[in-house]
Amino acid sequence: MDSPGQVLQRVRDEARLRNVRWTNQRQTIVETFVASDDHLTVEELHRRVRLTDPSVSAATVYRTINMLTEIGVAIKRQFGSGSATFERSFGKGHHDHLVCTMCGAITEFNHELIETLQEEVASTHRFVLKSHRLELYGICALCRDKPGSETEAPGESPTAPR
Amino acid sequence: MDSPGQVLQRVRDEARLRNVRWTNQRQTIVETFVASDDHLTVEELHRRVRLTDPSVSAATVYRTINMLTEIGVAIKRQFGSGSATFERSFGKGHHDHLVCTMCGAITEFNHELIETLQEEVASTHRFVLKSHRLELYGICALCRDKPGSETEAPGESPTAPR
DNA sequence: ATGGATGCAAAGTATTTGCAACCTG
DNA sequence: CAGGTTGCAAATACTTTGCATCCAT
Repeated sequence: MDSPGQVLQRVRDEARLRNVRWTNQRQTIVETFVASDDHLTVEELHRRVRLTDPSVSAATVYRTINMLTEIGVAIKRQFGSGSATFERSFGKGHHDHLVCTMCGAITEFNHELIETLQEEVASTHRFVLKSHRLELYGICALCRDKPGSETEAPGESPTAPR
Repeated sequence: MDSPGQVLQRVRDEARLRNVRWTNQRQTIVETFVASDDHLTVEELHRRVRLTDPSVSAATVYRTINMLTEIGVAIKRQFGSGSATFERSFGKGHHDHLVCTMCGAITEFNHELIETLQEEVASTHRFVLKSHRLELYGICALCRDKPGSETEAPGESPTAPR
């Protein structure tokens, strides 16, 4: 559980270790990313980065966010179809997601028992569990009460409910 | 829970209902699909269809499988990154998946309690649950014992294990 | 015959990569 | 100054779509 400042330091240390250079665009991108508190697409991150430095290209944002994912500072998620989103991993424990299919809002949750039961399922099938993906799709509290907006944003056709 | 024959009939009925014509390529694609017992990509389905009719194009396979998904005969899945896969939905109850990241094997499972707990999580967040996606990624029993093959096929970076 | 379906190629997305110019260490 | 990095455009991978032709009804 480290602070944004510590994360920046950690990334710079990783950079030095790997013989990776610390450019202005990397500084801007990493700063922008660690300051963000949501799940962002590369496009959105790129937009925010350009507020500071308009010359940064999308390719560089892709290259940098991929590097952050590799060193464990960012986590890549793919909700429904469409673009991948990235969230910072520091200051957050493991969690799964609730995704609103109307407004796209993402809520994080963690359920100990579900985690345990997943392990159980894996071992029943003599499977060495490495990771998992659990996403609940539905209508969030706000959209449920709002009558108008029938936008039906993300979702693609996950497991149908029973 | 209907037989392949009944499914074919159902699709033809849907077709008539929607003013959709029953072409030779549709006959071939639907027959091939309902006869399949696994999770196939469009590419693989196309390959199998061409064994019967080499003139069928990929575009038509895409159009047809999308139609089957719309009418609920097929279920679209997206494991890890890469191409979507489709599985028949008849003759199968709801289930989630175990995916081997080495050989790509897919095992289906169903866990009542996990389903219930998901409902619980959703209602805790005042969320109307519509669907969910649960995938467990790891090494299957066969690959675990096999020492060589380090292919690390699909997977992209789902929720890290704890 | 007539409007939906097909094959083909072109267009779309989302993301990666080759390359020459550029900048960090 | 050497080699990693950048922006740009081109290349990928997967899927959809426009269009002239074709064919089921």
